[in-house]
Amino acid sequence: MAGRGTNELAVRQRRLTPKGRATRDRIVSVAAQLMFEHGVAGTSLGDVQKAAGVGASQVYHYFGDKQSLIRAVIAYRTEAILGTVRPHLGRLDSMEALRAWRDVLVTNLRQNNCEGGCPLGSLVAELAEGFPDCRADLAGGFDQWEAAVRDGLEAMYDRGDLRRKADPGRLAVALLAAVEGGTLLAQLHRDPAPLETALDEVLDRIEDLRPRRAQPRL
Amino acid sequence: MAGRGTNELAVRQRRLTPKGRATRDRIVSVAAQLMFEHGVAGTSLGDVQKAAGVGASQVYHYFGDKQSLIRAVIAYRTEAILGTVRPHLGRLDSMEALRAWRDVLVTNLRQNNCEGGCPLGSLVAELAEGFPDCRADLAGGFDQWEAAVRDGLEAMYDRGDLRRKADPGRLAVALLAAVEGGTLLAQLHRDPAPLETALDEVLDRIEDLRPRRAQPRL
DNA sequence: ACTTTTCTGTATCAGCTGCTACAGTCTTGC
DNA sequence: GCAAGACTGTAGCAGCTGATACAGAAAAGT
Repeated sequence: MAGRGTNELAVRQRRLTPKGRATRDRIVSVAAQLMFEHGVAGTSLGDVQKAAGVGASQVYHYFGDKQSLIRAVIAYRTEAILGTVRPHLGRLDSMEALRAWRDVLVTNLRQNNCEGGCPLGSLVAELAEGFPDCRADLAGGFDQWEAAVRDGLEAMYDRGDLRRKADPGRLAVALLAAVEGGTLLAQLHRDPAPLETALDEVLDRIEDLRPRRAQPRL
Repeated sequence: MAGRGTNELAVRQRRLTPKGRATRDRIVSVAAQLMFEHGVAGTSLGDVQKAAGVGASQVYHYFGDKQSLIRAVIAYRTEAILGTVRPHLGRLDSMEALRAWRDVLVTNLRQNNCEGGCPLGSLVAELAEGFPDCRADLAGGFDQWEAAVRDGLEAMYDRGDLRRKADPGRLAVALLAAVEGGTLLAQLHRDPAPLETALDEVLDRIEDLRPRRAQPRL
């Protein structure tokens, strides 16, 4: 949609041999991991080549540019995030599902020893200025993420689990902000507590927005 | 306190001539601005030298290292943030003060066209991995920021403006997370709305935590 | 006055970065 | 089978980066 600057020729291969696709995927996966661990700026293409066991020519065969590789990593991370939020927990259309989602986020962060922060969010601060195309990609990814969360809240709203004055769209934004801000603080302090707190406070607010007369449960 | 790794010799000058201090301050200020606009990785020492109108030797005279300069920038940004939150608005010990603070944050962001994000928070994602000393500095800065916010909320709590079940410490963390997460989303979308929404939702929650019978005002 | 220290300008370096050229090998399609 | 094209290995380059060396100018201390 918005300005795909780099040469489409090198990025959109005519055909991809199974072997070729495997190599391409390996490069993206390795690059994503390295950029998560050491940041984008801290990851050189040489590092990627070494870790993926490929030569320089391969990287430039599948991605014409370093920016193209970064954008592939963004797409990779976006897909992973959406895969976590969408089918894994069903839809986020109940307090139980929201709390379970919270636990997944906290557990993921803890498994990484609170290093690296949010796989998608940490890219924003590093790429938003100076990489406009990447910023657009990231914005698209976050839009989808936000939409997935909003869908669940709207389902709750339509079902009558939220008061009329509640605004699912605004709550979704607040929830996403809590995820990103909480993760940033957790990464900073190497302690998942800030993420837990930030999420719980927003979730408590959502819970307080349930109708006064509790819904009868099945 | 925690491991000041770099050589103290070059950082802590014996004495600083007025002229020297002016030059040093100019380097820090210019570096902070450039790093805010283009990111830390996107700001070379050559850029700083050119923009500050100094030679290479000056930078290494006042800062032995690029990391030392970065840490000076962190201290500079921390002081600026605390200066904004502490005396400028009095203390954040009322809903009015909190709402006014919200407006200041939004206005600041809008004045930058939502570019650069949070002057302190954007450094976290870029420096947390690979620059442990910088991460420690940033953690200290955020601790002070959090403490300032918590102080205001505790004052409200002690005054009876918040219910017993409210936890000022947790609310302060949630508020800070909303600032950082909201700013990140605003930077991403080049639109201050996410920050407004994230902050308002948390502030609404705080407002809902006031005692049921409204306090009489002076 | 004059020694010491701080401050500044210029030149330069070694190392890494992204990127390219080119030749060679493996697969595919027919 | 056999071209065409996809895939891979090696070598190397131009540009920038952080960092250093060194000598001269300015100021401070006494």
